Amino acid sequence: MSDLLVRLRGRGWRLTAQRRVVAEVLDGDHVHLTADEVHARAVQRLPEISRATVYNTLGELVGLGEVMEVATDGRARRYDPNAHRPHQHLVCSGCGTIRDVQPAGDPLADLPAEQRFGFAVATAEVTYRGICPDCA
Amino acid sequence: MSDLLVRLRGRGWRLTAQRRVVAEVLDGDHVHLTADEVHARAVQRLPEISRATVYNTLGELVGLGEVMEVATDGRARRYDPNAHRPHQHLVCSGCGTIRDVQPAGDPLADLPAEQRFGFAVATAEVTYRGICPDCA
DNA sequence: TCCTACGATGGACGGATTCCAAGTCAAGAA
DNA sequence: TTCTTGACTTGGAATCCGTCCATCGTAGGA
Repeated sequence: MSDLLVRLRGRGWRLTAQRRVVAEVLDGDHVHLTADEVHARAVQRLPEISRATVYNTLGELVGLGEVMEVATDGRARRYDPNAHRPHQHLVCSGCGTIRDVQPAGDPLADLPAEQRFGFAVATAEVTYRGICPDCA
Repeated sequence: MSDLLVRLRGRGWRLTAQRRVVAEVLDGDHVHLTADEVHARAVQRLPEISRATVYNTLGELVGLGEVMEVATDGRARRYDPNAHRPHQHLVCSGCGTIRDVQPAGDPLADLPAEQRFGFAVATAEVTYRGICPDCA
């Protein structure tokens, strides 16, 4: 994730302790934290960091394409640092665990022209739902 | 949608003016209203109807499988009366308009076994995003 | 027509997110 | 190194979405 900080600086980001901590917290695979969870972990490293800053930073990272927003339920949004490799999500209906998955083929290709209603279609997000081994 | 009311009565539903109005408001194709929008339209026909009743009724319709809940963004849930024909959604990134679409093939089939992590996968929801003709 | 259990009401509540005015500080200039 | 300034952070208020609850009303069977 240190590449990220370098990349952000290259884009004119002011490198603050708060932003560094948020970026560190989001490091890893299959990470899908809510803003509150990011804040809770950030506070461990930087006790004064405010929730507003966490929201601001997450929003900026999303705007820059460095982090994906995931809305798998009607509740809190989750943030996924795995934004550079295309992937979809598999969600457990029991416990809510999320895994990154890579389906075969391109879901975009499955939408025929006559089903596009003149839209310029850019992306396809797939959410698979099922029961995970722990909940079964 | 009159079938719906008949069906619901068959399931032991008490048929109140409020429930009838909510069902009427949800009639049509490509309808994806938020609970608040449903309430606003219901009030036109039945001024005393409360938000709580709209939420209750929508929740019941979802539980009965007569209406689908759609979460295309991290904001308000939307309610889709087209629950009996399987379909996916195409969302305009500009104005938020939603169309029901039917991709070719079954998205579930695209998830290979080794990408299922032991989950019993049951459903796949696809959200296509792009720019609609009006916003282009 | 009467009863009563189910449904409706609206106001309080709670979680998630955004907004805002005031204070702070990273980083380039001197 | 110090200065300067505009970008960043802060915390609390505000907003939006949804749920809960005690009370009142009524659909539909007896």
